[in-house]
Amino acid sequence: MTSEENRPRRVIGRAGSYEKGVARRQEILERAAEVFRERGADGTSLRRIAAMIGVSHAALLHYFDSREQLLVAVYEHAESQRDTSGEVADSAVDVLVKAAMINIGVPGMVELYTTLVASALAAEGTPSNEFFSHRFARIRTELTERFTEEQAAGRLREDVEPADMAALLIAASDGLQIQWLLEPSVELERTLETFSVLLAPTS
Amino acid sequence: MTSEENRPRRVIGRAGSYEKGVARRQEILERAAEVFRERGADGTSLRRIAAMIGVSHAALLHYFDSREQLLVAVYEHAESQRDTSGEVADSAVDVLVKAAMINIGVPGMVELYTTLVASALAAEGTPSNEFFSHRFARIRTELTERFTEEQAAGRLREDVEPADMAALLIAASDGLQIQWLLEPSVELERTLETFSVLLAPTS
DNA sequence: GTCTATACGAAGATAGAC
DNA sequence: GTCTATCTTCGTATAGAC
Repeated sequence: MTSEENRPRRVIGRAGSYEKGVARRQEILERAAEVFRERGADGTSLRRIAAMIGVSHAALLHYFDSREQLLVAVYEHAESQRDTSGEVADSAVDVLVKAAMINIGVPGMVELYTTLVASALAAEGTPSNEFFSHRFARIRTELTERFTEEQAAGRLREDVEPADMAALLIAASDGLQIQWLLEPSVELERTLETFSVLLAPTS
Repeated sequence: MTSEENRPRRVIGRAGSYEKGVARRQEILERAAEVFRERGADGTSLRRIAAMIGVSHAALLHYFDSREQLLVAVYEHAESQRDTSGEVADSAVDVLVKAAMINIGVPGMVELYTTLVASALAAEGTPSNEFFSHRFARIRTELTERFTEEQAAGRLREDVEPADMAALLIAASDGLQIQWLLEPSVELERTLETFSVLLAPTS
């Protein structure tokens, strides 16, 4: 639920190096994202997405091996779009807070995320498993580096492990978004920001 | 993913006040839980569970209104069993750490939990939505009370909101269990316990 | 109350024609 | 590259036996 980098993208699904295929692929991802925004990840079948684009559901499977792969691609695409790729000046906590606030503003995003994480837990080697294993690992690494720097700069307390705090912060952000969706009285932003207080150096 | 109380249980699904029905209902829940342990929440259709018990899949719908309701009941049943209902002496953090460690030891449990949370996000009024909304609210309340007590006793720093910390701790526990399943090198226990350090009074 | 049999519609996936 | 047709499995609903 956080940042994506702007290096050459690893494409999920068939390459589709030809112009029409590439354009079609983009269109599918964007129309599919629309369907999710309006109807959630549940009522969103291949057939429904296909109907909304005006093709048969089999056509979608020409670009993606399976429904799951399409869902992962949609999530990745949506995430990569809405992300100014993290002002370097911000603290680790601030980066996550901003990402979370944007995230809960997009209807269906947390639901899609949670759905895919659930299927990632089901079996190894599946598209969602591969994607989220790598995603978690990458974000943990990024945050660990930030925390390590902050510790060196005296902006983070010394008695915690940067790697542990990275995993903890991601977990807290993910979990709080879910709780907020189920009960908006949960103070997502304030709570996440409290993390800064907890992590402040013990002077 | 935490504690359940031992008050008279609210039964999900039909009451089944007759002896045979009650026993059957129990058997269904336990056999269904087995299927989840072995095959995960994905390949687990009503028909498969029914076949494993030796009944028709329609029979399951005599006890539960829908597949989703059955899943919720299975989760609730499994959770209520493995839970000595939280040594009162423990700190709030310790309670969650213990629950989390037990949880990740049961195959399929986190997957079932995450699957149901995902469907809880999909629509209001569904069985999973009702269950998890109440569950989160209940656990937050329990933890908030504990934190408030700890603050009064001088065992918790003063500059945080007990209610915020309750939501944060639950979120961290849920999220870390997921990350641990995808990457066991994530130090679930140590990381969660670090929370105690973060929350210690600023002396 | 408990359960089987059966039917329906929707879903993901595949094969093969164009 | 896209379609139609088809297969299998699924959740759900109903009718009716015991």
